[in-house]
Amino acid sequence: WAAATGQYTTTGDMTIYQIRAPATALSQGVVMAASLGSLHTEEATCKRELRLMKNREAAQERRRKKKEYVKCLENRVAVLENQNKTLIEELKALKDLYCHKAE
DNA sequence: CTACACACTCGTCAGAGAGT
DNA sequence: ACTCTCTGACGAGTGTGTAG
Repeated sequence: WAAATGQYTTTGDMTIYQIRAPATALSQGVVMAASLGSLHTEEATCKRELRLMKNREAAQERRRKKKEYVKCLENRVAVLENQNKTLIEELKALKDLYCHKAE
C-alpha cells in the first residue's frame, strides 16, 4: 500500500505515517502520529484501510444522492415550466374573452 | 490516425461538526 | 480530547469530440 500514498516510519517512541506529497503538489507531507504503545503498525494499516474503504463508500453515496437531487430539480423545473405555459395560455384566453365582451 | 481539449468519474485528503 | 461521518476540493485516469 505504501506505493499508493505514503509510508510508515518509526522514530523513537512514535510510529509516524507520512503522506507522500503528490508529484506536482507544493504541499509538504502531513504527519500523523500515533503512540507506539497502542497503535501497532499492522493495526494502524488495518485502521487506515478500513477508513479509506468507508470514505470511498461515503463518497460514492454522496455522489449518488447528488445525482438524485439534481434529477429532482430538473423534474421540478420541467413541471414549473409546464405550469407557466398553461397559465400564460389561460391568461391569453381570458384576455381574448374580455376584449370581445368589451366590443 | 494522432494529438489535443474538454467533460466526467473515482479515490483520497483535509477540515468541519456532532457524538461520546 | 478523541472518534466518526459528511462533504468540498484535488489529481489521476478514462471517454469523447474535433482539427490537422
